[in-house]
Amino acid sequence: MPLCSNDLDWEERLKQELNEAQYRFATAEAPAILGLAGPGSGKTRALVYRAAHIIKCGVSPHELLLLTFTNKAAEEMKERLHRLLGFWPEDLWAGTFHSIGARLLRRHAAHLNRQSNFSILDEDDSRAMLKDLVKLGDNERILLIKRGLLASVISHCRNADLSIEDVLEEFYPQYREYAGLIRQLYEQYQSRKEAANAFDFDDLLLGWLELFTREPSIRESYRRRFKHVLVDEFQDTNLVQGRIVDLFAGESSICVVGDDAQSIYAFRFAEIENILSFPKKYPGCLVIRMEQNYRSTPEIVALADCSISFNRGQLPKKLYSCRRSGEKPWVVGLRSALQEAWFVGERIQELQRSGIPLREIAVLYRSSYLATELELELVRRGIRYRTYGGLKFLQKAHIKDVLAFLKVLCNPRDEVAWRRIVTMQPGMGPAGFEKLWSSLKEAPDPVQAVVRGEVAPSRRVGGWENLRRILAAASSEREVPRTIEALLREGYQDILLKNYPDQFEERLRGIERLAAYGARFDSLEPFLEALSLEEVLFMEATASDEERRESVCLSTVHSAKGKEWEAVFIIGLNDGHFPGRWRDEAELEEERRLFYVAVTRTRRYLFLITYWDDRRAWGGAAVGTPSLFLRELPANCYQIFPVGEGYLY
DNA sequence: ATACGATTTTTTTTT
DNA sequence: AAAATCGTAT
Repeated sequence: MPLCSNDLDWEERLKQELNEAQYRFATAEAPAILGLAGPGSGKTRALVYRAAHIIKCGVSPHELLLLTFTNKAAEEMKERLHRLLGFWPEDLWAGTFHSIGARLLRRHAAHLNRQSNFSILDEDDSRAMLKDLVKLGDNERILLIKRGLLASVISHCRNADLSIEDVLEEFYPQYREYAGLIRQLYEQYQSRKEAANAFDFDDLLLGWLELFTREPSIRESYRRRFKHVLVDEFQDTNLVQGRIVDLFAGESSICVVGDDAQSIYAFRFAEIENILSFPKKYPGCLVIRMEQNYRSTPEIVALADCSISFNRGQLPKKLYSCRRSGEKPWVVGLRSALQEAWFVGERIQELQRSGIPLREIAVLYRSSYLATELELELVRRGIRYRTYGGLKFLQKAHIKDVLAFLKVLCNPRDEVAWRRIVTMQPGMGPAGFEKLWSSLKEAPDPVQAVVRGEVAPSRRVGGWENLRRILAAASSEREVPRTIEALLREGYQDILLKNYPDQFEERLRGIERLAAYGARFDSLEPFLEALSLEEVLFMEATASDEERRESVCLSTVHSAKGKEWEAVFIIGLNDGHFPGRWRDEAELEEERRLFYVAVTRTRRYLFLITYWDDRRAWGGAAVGTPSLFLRELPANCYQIFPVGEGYLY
């Protein structure tokens, strides 16, 4: 039974602009709906139309919850919704699970022993905290463990709902004896975060779940509010996210779309079962398949289909292209990564000459290091490009420094941030900080305590005065850009100059860019939250005019999800690069799905590139093997690019 | 206790 | 090639 709107024009429009499956999807009325959609089938489009339709039927945007994989996707959906509706869906909650979780937790922080100005710890922050805990106790033994492992074990337990013993047993059997120790550290970690008024990424999801489980009245109020919960990219949700969705069942109508063949986030504990068993879990679930591909030529679709068919654990599914035939994908065998760069540069210019604009061209790769030679080549040729994925702007030391100051101002209990801004001062080391922290953490207003000199290190240290001045100046500013200016002026600029004499100018510009972005926020709190949850939006919002110009897209396959281009190059197709190292069949199949995602970004022209002189492998030159994903393909789904002799061999 | 230089290790992918 | 870690001098 379809949802009903009284707007006949709208009904007409739906019928015209959607195919039969999409139309059913957009208008269906059921407690649960699963859209199983192949790449290029317009699933996001169908989801947007559904949201629009629901609103056209008289439901307020306020009563919709739209969960997407990135905040950028959420922005884009809102924009499309705006175009369909003719008005901006003001109160619509749309965002990632993490950002919606953060929003909820800010509102109800007290239930989880936090204040609403809590900090969000990124991965580096939580690792730093854990590392510190290990050092603090008599935990020498655990220092033997490979670093970063502690954090991943804990995260794995929490996201997959496994015990520490289970995770160790299954994934790190060599460390099984440490289970007790790890449990202890985990508990300490939890209480430290509480003391620091901070959540890590996992907490944003688990806290949401806990809030709804422990406080039925809060849960009910949101269940009543959100009449419709819509989730995109459902194949990449993990167990916790799946449970969050479950909590809305019954009261709300739940509608999810996804494609099991595009599940590429197992390393973040994505749970493919979420989508596979969705129909079983929700009685009365309506399953709608969308297998019509509007994006790619039949040749591209054929190659993608063929590749994915080597995955044994994949539900069989056939895509149908409805575009007119094009050229077969090219497989290009070159000598080295350098020539690969040269080749891609050459081709891009040729495509340009044949009328394809730069924005319609993308180069995709498994991991960011594969693009280094290419970047140099593009610069040399003056081809404008932009990179996505593998961004580390916010990871850079100077940016983290500035953010640490802001975090302290926003949440004065943030131990990790305090440690950073104290130990960056000359003369202050870890031991000095520990001493200081014991009194600092007791202070009712730590920032003012420092400014007023109520807390100070036992012996005179030059850097301390510096810190005091910075905090005094920065804490008296209200606007974000002025706060950043103040802390630069009063001392951080000197530190920057001292630490990075060569790159001072460049790093300063980075900080100025950060400050410029701050202008659009009312206060530190939303600014910091936006930064910790969505770096891409920041990068785009602050791109210079130069960068905004039309450009080629260089992207990891992961960040290319959901996008499409007329011409696509997939580079580094060698064993060890793409697929990277894999341990078992399951990991290999995930790599193959990644390849599938990459291929299906293409509308028309596809180049698959491999090389045999592979000196990128660390530890000296090696003979590169063309990717398994190329070797296994039957020769009739591609053509070999004729490589000239002179320069290319 | 800190700073600085020597040595070692490390490479996915992202909220 | 760059960053984390270690060792030694101040």
